[in-house]
Amino acid sequence: MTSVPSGAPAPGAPVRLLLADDEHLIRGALAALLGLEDDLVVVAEAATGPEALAMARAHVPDVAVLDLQMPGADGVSVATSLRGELPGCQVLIVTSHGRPGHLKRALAAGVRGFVPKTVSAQRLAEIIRTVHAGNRYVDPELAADAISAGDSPLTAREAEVLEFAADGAPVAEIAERAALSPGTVRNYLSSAASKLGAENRHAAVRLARQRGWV
Amino acid sequence: MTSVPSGAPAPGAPVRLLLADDEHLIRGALAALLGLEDDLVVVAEAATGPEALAMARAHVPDVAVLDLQMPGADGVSVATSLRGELPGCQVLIVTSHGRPGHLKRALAAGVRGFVPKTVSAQRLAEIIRTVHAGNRYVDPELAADAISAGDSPLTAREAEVLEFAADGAPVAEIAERAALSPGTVRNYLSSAASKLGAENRHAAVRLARQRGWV
DNA sequence: GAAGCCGTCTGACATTTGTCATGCCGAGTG
DNA sequence: CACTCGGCATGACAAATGTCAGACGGCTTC
Repeated sequence: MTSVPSGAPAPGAPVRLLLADDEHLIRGALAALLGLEDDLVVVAEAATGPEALAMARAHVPDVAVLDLQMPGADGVSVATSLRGELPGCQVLIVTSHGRPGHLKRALAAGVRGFVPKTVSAQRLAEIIRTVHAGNRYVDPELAADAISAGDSPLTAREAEVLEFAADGAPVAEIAERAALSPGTVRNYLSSAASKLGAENRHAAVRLARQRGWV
Repeated sequence: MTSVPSGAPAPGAPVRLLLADDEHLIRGALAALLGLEDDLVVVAEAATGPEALAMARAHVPDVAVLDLQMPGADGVSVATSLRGELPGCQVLIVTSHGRPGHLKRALAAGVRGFVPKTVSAQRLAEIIRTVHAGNRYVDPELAADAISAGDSPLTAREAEVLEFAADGAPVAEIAERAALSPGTVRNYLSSAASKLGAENRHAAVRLARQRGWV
């Protein structure tokens, strides 16, 4: 659907890749498949966020392919760190569950590409070339979701309190953790729920999670 | 750690595999890697539960490698169907999020292998051979989790009501859906929460989900 | 077959939660 | 400056929820 420049890669300079994903099966398989492409070479692999950062520092890849959810630190925070330390390294995020909010945060962190794991390896290779060339690529379906979901209507406090409520804690506990009066907490929860069109705070938490707003 | 019989495969009869996973990236990569093994051949791929079933009927594989979470029908229900229709086909479940309850349900459905996606492709190939030989293989760590989590202490009704409560619906709605009095619903939720050591039903839902009991 | 246990179900009561009216403060606007 | 608007905060009231004691039937156990 999207046009990807299939320009000939510089023969003497293959694109150097960092692969980070906690699922060994996927990471290894991906490394093998991408390695088959003449113009791509996997120079480092990592299974956690911190490991990915360390590997990036050590090997200075051209493109970092990061899973969104990893132990330690997620793809977006790794991308933020990389942005500062290695400006020449482009970041591409790959994810199983594409939530609209994540895409937004990722782009804000300077990520150049965002794709679901439902793409084929062939397609991923093309996208890696696109990103390496300095262009952006965002999966059309995820982009559409993000646009239709829009921005979070929640204020800072509302989001904070909603997050504390995420594990089903009673209001009294939330109030203590947020250093607020119980009444205020109820108010925020109530307003957040009505903004999200939810019946109660628990449904609100579910919706906010779905849209990546917490 | 676990001994896997490395017996020579029958040269003329490679193990015929069905691969089912909704993530194209992983499925394709896996197919490529497993195809490199001399004694394994991927004869069919599927992206959804129903598709996996149809493919299995058409190609009659020796081993079906199924993702636990797929659109349409999950790996366990596919396994149950296969068990009846193709008794000669052994089922191996692969998953990202290993919940204790899932493992138990899978084994009850006649699944012969259960592994997380953190294993290497090499290791997966060995496990496929183990399963094809008629043996079982369960990831030691997942097995330990399952044992420590134990069986669900919830009665049938408690689990049912808890499931209805999963999306944060008010009690009145749950009562209607379950054809019970609101008072009874509250009672079940309360008893389920206390059995799980949760403060309220929402925390109970979280815990039950974590342990794979709903 | 009587006793005891477990799962199912119900209504009454106390607690928690959601809703509302209200006040305070800082930013932007005329 | 005066005004308005939106975010932050609170307490009072009404509704939903959690807790409790108890009734009924099926099952095992002695």
